[in-house]
Amino acid sequence: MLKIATWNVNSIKVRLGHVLEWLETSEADVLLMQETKSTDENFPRLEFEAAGYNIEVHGQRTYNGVAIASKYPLEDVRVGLPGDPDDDHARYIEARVDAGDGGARVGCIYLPNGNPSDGPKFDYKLAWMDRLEAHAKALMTAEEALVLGGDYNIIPADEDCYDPARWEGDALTRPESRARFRRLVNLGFTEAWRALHEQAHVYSFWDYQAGAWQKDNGVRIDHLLLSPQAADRLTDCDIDKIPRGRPKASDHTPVWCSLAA
DNA sequence: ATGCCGGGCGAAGCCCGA
Repeated sequence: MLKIATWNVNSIKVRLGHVLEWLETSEADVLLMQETKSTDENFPRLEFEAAGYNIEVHGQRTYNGVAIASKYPLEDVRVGLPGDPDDDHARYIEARVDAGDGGARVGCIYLPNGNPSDGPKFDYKLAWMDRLEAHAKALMTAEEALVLGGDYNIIPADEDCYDPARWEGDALTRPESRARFRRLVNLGFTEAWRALHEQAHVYSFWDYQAGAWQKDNGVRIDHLLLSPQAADRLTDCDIDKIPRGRPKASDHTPVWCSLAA
């Protein structure tokens, strides 16, 4: 069994205690983290290693930053999304989790928000998604267990947000964004949570403002996409809302899936 | 409500997030 989770931690410095505690209680084997807001030098590697995790990071000062923690060795680590040498945002890292036949390749994604749309940020989001599709297509040719998890900043369907009217025209729901997300999934991926759950209005992010958490005004934007070889092994997937309710919480909460060995 | 909160940076107030 391989338990893989994704969590936009919104600063690893502030959230380190929450993350280490969640790793202990969830017993996740692999955690994909986004918005670490930490340089490689400042990342609290020793704390993860002391907790029994290998750690690989792609950091950046102030913004973005992604990292992979894994109980199993991480091999063949690749940093940055191919396709644009001028892109200096730290939004992608991937590695192979060496757990023998029960292993998998994992990609950790912090997809650009893209607001305001239209504008340069929206253009960057769409271009980044085009690059992600190209990279995912290349990865798919390996025909191995692959999990592309992260903060996709995409609300896949209206039922994945609390108020579709409020989100109309937003970069998270724009037809151009959703079409690209569908194109990605249609390469052969299974969106793990939706594959196992039919409920509407289940979320992974709640804004800090306006009592969004208390009113359950959220959106489901953190996703785990599984290649056919990973989907064959999918036994369970869920969103753990507990961390979001804690004091000094990230505005996102962990999403996890379990793959049979 | 295209920023009400929260984090980074850096030491006041702006940039950014979704």
